[in-house]
Amino acid sequence: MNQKNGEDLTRDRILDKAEVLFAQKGYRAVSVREITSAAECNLAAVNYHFGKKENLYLEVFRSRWVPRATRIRESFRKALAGQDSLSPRKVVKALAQAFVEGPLSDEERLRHSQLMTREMTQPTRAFELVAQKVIQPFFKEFADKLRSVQTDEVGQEQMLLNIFSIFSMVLYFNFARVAVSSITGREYDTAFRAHLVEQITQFSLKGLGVSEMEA
Amino acid sequence: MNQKNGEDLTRDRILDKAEVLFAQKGYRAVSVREITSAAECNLAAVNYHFGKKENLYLEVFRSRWVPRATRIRESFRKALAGQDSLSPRKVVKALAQAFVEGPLSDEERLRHSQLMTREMTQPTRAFELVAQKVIQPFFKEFADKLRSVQTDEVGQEQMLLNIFSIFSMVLYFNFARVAVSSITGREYDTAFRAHLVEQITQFSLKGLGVSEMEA
DNA sequence: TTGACATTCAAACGAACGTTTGATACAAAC
DNA sequence: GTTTGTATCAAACGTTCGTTTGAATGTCAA
Repeated sequence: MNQKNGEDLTRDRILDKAEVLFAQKGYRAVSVREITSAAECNLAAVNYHFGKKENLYLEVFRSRWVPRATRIRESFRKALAGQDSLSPRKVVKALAQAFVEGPLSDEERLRHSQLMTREMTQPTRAFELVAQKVIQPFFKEFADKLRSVQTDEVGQEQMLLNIFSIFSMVLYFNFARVAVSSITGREYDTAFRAHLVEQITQFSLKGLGVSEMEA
Repeated sequence: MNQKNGEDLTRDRILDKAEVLFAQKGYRAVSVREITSAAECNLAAVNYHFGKKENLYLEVFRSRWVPRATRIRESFRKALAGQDSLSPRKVVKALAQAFVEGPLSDEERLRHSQLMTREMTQPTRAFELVAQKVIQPFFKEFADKLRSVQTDEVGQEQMLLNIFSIFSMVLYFNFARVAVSSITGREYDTAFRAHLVEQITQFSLKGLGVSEMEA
């Protein structure tokens, strides 16, 4: 055993640094030496604690990414729990805020959506984790909330496609930060993020076919 | 010199195979040996024709990706040129169709958006090419077309954000094919793609705030 | 004090990597 | 027929990769 008060374990430092590097560069572009060097530990530590590099990648999702996704989800839930009456606008805005302004720091947000985008473009063994533990339940919760405040009936597949459409914006404005900044000429500061939340909310609301009255 | 009628040059075979592999796995995850083996040529051929691996990656964008982006753009242009009167619906649908049903084969479409997504999440030296030669001009053309048929005035930044919103859906439904299929349970066949085009078109039109009358 | 266990370490392993080299083949040019 | 330039090839280069090894260290129970 090593630590008394749970801090600064080599294992944890490795996980922290590994997540940052995997998000920035991708699995193959990050070497074990780079990780252990950043975590200030011996090269063999990765194999000692995780067996092999691939297991470390998976563990990053299990013990870092999924919990963070849960924090986002709770932020969404909390934003709605504090309301005495719900509306489509409040539900959609809560989603956009949870992802774009939410409980995470700026770097955390970028990291989170980078890792997620990676798994969506070329799924690895971590994908089933992402899909089952995060995407599926969140989509279901969001769909239920939305259905409970929407007046018109929407079929199951239609609802899914709508959520994907909203979700695509949320994801895109996070992971394509460089492109968005480069083309709009705007930094991702507090003001611009608030602007983005408003853009996603309004565009989505109209896209969902919610009239201004019932919004 | 080698070929008489321009075909089957080693250089071209390398470019073709390299693009597929880079799109599937990313730059770092593809080895020169893997490429030359797929292209059925000698290992040294990459360095002979392109100097080094990084130059090959750049050349893939220059001589394969950008031309394909141009074909998509022409497909969009052509769809509108054949009309005697334009409407927001026609403009937006032309965009969605160009990307989701368009002139490309299914594999080409996947490849194209995979490479684009890669450059957006972690830009390399190819990004300026993508941004300047493709994204910027296309955004401008689409914005102009849209403005010419829209009744209400929209500011420059608002217009950009709207286009990003539409664009995010187009991109997402292409590159996140696995996730979308996995969660909706639907294959990307002709019927589903047509469905997606309709989804993107309708959601976007409403998102843009175009009334059903003037659509 | 001893033994068992967990953790860290420097050093090395073989494999895979991008790149270079020098020989070879085969055109067209002189 | 000789020269020149392009293209391909097998082989090797030095480096970096993920992983393994065995010794050293520290901790706690017996």
